[in-house]
Amino acid sequence: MDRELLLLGLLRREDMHGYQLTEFINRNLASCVDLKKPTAYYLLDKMVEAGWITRSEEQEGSRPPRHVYQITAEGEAVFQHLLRENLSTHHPARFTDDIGLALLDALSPQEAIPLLERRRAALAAELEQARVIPPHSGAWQYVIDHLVSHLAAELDWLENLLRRLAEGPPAPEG
Amino acid sequence: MDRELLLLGLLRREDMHGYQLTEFINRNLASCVDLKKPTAYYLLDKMVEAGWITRSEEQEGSRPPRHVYQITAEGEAVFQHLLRENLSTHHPARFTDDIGLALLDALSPQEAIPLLERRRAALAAELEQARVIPPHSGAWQYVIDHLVSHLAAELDWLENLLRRLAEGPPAPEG
DNA sequence: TCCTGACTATTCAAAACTGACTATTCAGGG
DNA sequence: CCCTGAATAGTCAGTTTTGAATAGTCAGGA
Repeated sequence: MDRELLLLGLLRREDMHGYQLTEFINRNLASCVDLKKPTAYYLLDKMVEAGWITRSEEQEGSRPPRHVYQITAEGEAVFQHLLRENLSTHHPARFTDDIGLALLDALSPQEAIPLLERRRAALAAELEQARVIPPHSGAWQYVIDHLVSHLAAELDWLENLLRRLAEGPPAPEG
Repeated sequence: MDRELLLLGLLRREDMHGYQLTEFINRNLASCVDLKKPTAYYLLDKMVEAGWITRSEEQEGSRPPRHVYQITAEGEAVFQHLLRENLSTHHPARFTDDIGLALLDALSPQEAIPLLERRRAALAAELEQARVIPPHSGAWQYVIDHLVSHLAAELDWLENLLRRLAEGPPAPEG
């Protein structure tokens, strides 16, 4: 329900059409949400069916008509509910992408270290970039801060891992 | 490709059947991978088709026959490739579930604080639990350490946010 | 004026995923 | 011996997601 929450949150600020919604999200919130265009249209359709939003055609000049969405009273109620639920619960993060770490023992440290070095470089670059993002106004900033703090933690952890690997294999000593 | 990598990584240690694979993953790696049973069978089917693994029937006593999977030479090559790729690239984490943060300005601090307090409590509990997990042997430990470091960062960040909210709204001063 | 590449806006067929279900074995109590 | 609940093992119908395609507009250059 998190993407629905986001779409409702944007539509309650102002009416928007589908393309505008996805562009906005992918430009401003790419760091925390990945919402493909077809998925957005799919969700919007479902929300129309559920009565949370309505769709109307907007003709502008000679352009093909666009579908503009607006939130309903019921949608606003759902938004209020979803937002409270979302804020009050902790969603355990999943790190599926990092599963390679569990299989690290398939490689020797000599092989693993250069690979992880490359990862460290990419991560450091992303962190630097995230820190440079100009301070947005209001709540957007929370999302960036949040991201930055996780990237920093990841970098710390990775550097620590590299140190441990360099020091030698975790031989079971007795 | 991350779940394929994991399945290959397990199968190259020993032959396993479908149920065994999903149980193992859900018991030991639930903190970083969410792999539903039907998805696992789906992926295994595809990997058989691709020639990465083979399937054979195993009859044991009066039990219904089980499908046992074993990795092929091609599968081992794919594993080696995927592991190197996975380790060497940084996969930007997504925090879709935390999207409520971007919409925090829909609530007054007075309303938001108790909600976030509940989240803080749940998060702190999970962190404590993760820290208590008995040290696994070998590489499994990396996955736990990784999780712990992110949970700790999340808690820090959340407590910082709560402090900022309590101090007052981020009024634009000039 | 016609062409090209970029942007706007959406759709669709195919792929991927999951909730709910089926079916069997086994251990223990009555 | 029969019943029940838990564990094992897997399947399937329906939902969700996505890569790729469609189709129009617009700006600028040749």
